Amino acid sequence: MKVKNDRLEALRMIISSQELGSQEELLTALKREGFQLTQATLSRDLKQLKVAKAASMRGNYVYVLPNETMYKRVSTPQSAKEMMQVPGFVSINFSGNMGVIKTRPGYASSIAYNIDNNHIEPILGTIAGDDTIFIVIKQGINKNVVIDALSEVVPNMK
Amino acid sequence: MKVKNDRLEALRMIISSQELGSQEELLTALKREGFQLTQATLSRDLKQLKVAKAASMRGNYVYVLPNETMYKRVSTPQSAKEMMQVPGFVSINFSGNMGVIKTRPGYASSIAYNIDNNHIEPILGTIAGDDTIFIVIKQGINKNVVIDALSEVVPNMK
DNA sequence: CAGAAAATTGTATAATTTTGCACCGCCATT
DNA sequence: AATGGCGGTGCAAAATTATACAATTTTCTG
Repeated sequence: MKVKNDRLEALRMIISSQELGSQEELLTALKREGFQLTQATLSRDLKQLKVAKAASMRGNYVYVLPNETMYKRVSTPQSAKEMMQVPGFVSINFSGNMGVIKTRPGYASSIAYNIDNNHIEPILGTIAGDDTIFIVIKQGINKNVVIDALSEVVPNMK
Repeated sequence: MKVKNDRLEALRMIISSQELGSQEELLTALKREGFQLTQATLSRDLKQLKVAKAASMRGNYVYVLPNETMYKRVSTPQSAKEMMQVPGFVSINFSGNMGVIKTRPGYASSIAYNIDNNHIEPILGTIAGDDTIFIVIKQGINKNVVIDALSEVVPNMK
């Protein structure tokens, strides 16, 4: 089962970092990473991960992670460590206790994922779309504290 | 073009209110509503609406609306009128200039859709997941004003 | 209003994805 | 050591979905 979990993990990585539109392509990507499996198994993996295939802006189909992406995500304690470098950060602005992070298209979910898994203290929760992340901040916290904390996780933040 | 827009609208309705797992089923639902089309056209409609097919909790596949659901949505002026009654509202709470609406699972997108299309004055924008909607409110607006405005669109609000 | 250009759709078919079935390997029990 | 359960897989066929093409309609423009 170690194998399978590694594979699912890799699959998530691939899906969140690339824009692939068919299982054949995903399969190729996985094999390049050293995983050996058939399209049938991949189909099952995708189902398990609840990966969705959706039309993208550019008119083609792309696999997306609805899992960590779409559903409500209140930062509950979980172990988390290694965070890959996620480029894509564009800007951050605040309005009251809300922060709005703009990212390059498609990057919002992976960045939000990082934020969540790092339990940034002053952040209550985040929700991400395709290129926008909303974050709710605790009342009475200085914006700069938040930015400092975020810069630990989000590249190019400062 | 009237026809097509109506159809897309109906399609959104159907997708947000039912759990259908194949285009055949959607097709049946649409025909029941009086629309006449083939699977091919439906496939194109789904692509245009950026509807995604994702694995649901219950182990089957379901169509979901990522369109108005996932992507950034700043309420830009657009004509909008007839808004169906959308049940599913659960609660609303505020923290600073943020509002968090909880809905029954799956209802967030359709409710947020209504909110957006009605250009509720004090609401800058919304973003919806599966059962949660985040809304950002203009600075210095009284919560009750927002609730009153929302009650125009969201059933059971008051 | 004519003619061109763009949009829409059905048909048929290609492409892609899901799934039934059988089998394998790993464990826990007997 | 045999037995039985179970998760994980491949294979191949079934099911589903996307799309090339051609026809038709609608929208634009002059």
